[in-house]
Amino acid sequence: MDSNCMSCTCLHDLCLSKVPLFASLDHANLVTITTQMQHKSYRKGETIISEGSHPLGFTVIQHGSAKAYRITADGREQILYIFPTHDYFGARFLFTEDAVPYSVEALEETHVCILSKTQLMQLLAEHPPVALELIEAMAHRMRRLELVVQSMGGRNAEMRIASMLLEFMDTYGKQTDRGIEVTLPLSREGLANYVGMARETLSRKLSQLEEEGVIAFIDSRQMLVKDRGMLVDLSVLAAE
Amino acid sequence: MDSNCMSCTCLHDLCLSKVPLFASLDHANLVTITTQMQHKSYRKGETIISEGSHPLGFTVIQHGSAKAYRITADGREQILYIFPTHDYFGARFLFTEDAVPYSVEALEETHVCILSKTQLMQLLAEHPPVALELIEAMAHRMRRLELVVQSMGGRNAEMRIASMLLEFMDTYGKQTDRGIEVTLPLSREGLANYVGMARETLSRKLSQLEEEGVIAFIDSRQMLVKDRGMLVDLSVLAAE
DNA sequence: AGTTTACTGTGATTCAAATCACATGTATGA
DNA sequence: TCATACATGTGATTTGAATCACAGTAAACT
Repeated sequence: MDSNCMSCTCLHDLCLSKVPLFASLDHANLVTITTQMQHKSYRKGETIISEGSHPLGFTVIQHGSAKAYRITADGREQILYIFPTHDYFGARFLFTEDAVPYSVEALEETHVCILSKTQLMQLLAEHPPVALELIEAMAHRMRRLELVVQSMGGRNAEMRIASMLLEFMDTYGKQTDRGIEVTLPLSREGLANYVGMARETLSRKLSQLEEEGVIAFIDSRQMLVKDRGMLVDLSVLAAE
Repeated sequence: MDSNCMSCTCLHDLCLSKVPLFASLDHANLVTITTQMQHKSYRKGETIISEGSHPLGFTVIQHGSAKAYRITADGREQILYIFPTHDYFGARFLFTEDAVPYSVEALEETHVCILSKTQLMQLLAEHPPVALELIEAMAHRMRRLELVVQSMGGRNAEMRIASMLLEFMDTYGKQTDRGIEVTLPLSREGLANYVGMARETLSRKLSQLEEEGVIAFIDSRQMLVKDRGMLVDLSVLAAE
């Protein structure tokens, strides 16, 4: 299970300094906050928070990654967010309901740092610039959700997939000599649950995109984007 | 077209006092801000902001209502938000991009009050409680977007419709002697564009729900919810 | 009031994606 | 190293929703 790790590298590395949200804080403040935080580790597949439970608090992913998902009435797993290293979650539902609206599960060995609700509120009250940063961060997350709603409202599977690939390209893409290389954060099953379609359909459409020369796979998790323009045209970003 | 209306009732009514976001401000501050704001009127069907244009600023709906939508590549209109009276929009995209990501159109005769980006920023910096209120408001909007993503990810049309009806019930529902009466904010075509499906499918499913005794229509815009529990079971909120 | 225009319901048909079924491939762990 | 479970691709079939087509109805305009 999860365990407190006071001997972890959080303080030494000052993990929070890599989180844009806290960019406006000076070193002394960061140290203070880091010591206040609770630190936990999870193995791949372990649950960080369960839907319906009491919120842990504002949680920063110091190392590793996680997915936020919900099991729907028809038994499907709908993935809402992927949180990469240095991303965070929990701010949103500290401000709304008591119960956590979705589960979060570690996708790999993952270390998190948790700030309690009271501590976060105090931080926001004492450091107004952090509140503005949080607003900006939430604005970006809303922007993404709005795009997802648009792509999910679309009729064809191709649009959803193209939009997803563009999103992952922005988050995980690296420019290499062979083109933009993207490490997909999820299995095919996971990708399908992210865009809300059957695994088989996703698989077929990805093969199709590869045949058309839009993308190329190095292996099942490593992808090259050959024709970004075509992806944009297929995606929800395309103008009418 | 739109026109400035300095003679409108904004100052007298102090429209902003009805907006929860500004609950923490005292009367004097509200008056100051109201005078700073730009006031405009739109007739039904008129565009308040166009996708791709420069943001107007933080916009409060003093009277009337509006829809935010985007035309997708396949020519469909995807509705993202419905803004009822005393709701507001524009905070989100003031913090992200330069261009407005969707169009907003008045659904009826509508009066709006606009605060420019600089004015909003100044307000947030000078009145930290307003920033916290804004975070809370954004959290609620994110919560709704997350629910929409979940329902859009679902396979069947019924789930999307049930989720939409519950949402409208919360926003527009009034307890009457005959049950919970809901005035739908959109035509059938609009509802279909809101949940991302064909008008015909929506129409058929609504008739079906009426036959099953879950809802009842007084006229095409007035609806009674007879069995809220059944709607919840059909919706995205249902536990697995 | 009468005409035009937009809105709505319903059947018939088509079609894209889900589901079913299974073979192959790839990790994972005893 | 092998065995077991998990991941992936691909064909065949089914199905739910989109599309097409049209009639009836309500609303808006002159």
